[in-house]
Amino acid sequence: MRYTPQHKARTRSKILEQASHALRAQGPHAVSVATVMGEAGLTHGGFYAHFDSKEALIEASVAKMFEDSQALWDRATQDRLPAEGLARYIDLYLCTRHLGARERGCPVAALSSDVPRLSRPAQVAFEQGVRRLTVLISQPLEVLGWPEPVKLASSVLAEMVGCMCLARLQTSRRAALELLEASRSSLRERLALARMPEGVELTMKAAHHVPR
Amino acid sequence: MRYTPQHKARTRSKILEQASHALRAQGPHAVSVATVMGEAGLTHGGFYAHFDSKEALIEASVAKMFEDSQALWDRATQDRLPAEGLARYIDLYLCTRHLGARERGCPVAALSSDVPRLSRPAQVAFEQGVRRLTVLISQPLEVLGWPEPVKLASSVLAEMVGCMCLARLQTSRRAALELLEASRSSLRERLALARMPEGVELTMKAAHHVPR
DNA sequence: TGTACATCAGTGAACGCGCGTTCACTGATGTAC
DNA sequence: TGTACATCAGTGAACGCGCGTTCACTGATGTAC
Repeated sequence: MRYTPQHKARTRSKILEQASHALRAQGPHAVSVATVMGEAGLTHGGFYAHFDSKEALIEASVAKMFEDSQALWDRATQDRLPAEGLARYIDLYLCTRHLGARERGCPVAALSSDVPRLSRPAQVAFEQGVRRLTVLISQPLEVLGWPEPVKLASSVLAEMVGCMCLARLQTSRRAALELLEASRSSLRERLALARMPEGVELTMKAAHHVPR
Repeated sequence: MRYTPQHKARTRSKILEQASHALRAQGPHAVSVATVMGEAGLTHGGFYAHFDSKEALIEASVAKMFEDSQALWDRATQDRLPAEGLARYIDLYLCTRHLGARERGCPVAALSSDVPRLSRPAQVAFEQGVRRLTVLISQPLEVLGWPEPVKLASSVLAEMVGCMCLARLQTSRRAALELLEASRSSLRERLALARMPEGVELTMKAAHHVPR
């Protein structure tokens, strides 16, 4: 079977996508090359035509996850005023959808405790992803006149990540939703963002997209 | 070899301690029964005289970790006024020592992303530990007159946990320390806690204990 | 236009390895007589 | 007091299994002639 020139690249990105999901859902150790390949519709032997090793796959996956993270930010904030965009991003992050979508959600919340155990290149990719996200969050904060916007953005991201981790380890859904609400309202208050009107989730189509 | 009546219990708790360290350092998947037993000065075969399975070991370890977490709280807050004790706890949590002591530090920061992949009993033990910690934090907040102290405590714990996760994935120490400082000062401001005097770390002996 | 060959993404059996778990055994000590 | 036995925490070889990785092979298609 000979393929079109783009075929191999397309297969590679299919593997990457499955890997980035499986990684977040099951963790670096539990995810197997064979499973990832199987879910990409291939057999395990072909893997090494695309990646040098499982480690290299993880490194590439991390980079991909943060590209998707950035895309969520763009979707939440584009064509919006700073305060509105930031509030929207926080609401999209701390929402019910994201709670259940570990395999498609924020890489930091899904893999935080795995990072220090990953290869150095994977750690660096992670760190850079976090850095870029922090800078993105700091931009509206700066426009809004906050002093030390990057420092504040770090603190905001910390609460968002920590909140999602805590919410996801709840066995009761009600408790998880309460945690999300606690941090949503705490962040809105801290950042002096307008409170969303009641029932807003019903009218906000984008809130129903799965965050990536 | 016949042993004293307490001997077996002592061996068991030695295994538990090593397991709770290895778990936080390497994660549930990477930690092996043989290694844990080896570090407790035993061979792997004897493991099943103490625990039914690796899963049971993990469940017991989680419970132990949170007992140690509570002990840190007690050490930080006893014989102190509410605001002072809480500020001290936050400083002990978001300190340099804790940053590097993953294997002895907060179980949530060390294992957050592993929890959803653990057995149900381990998840429940984790959840209860988090709940107890949240209630502890809410107590001084209530005394200080904050409305909805448990909700606020959740938000505070979220920021602490998230901050430690973010700090630990930094490859640069300087960046990590900046993140810790960002959340320390953000939390002090949010909670209207007094700012510690400069150079306070040098005079506070307890800050140099390894948080557990 | 027709034929022989090269290409190369993907296949699937095989490998070595480390893991969790099992089990027959050890051997120092308490106990029964 | 002395002796035979029971106890049981701990030992270490062995097991089955799933993993990451390797490699000889496949076979549809582009290319050279």
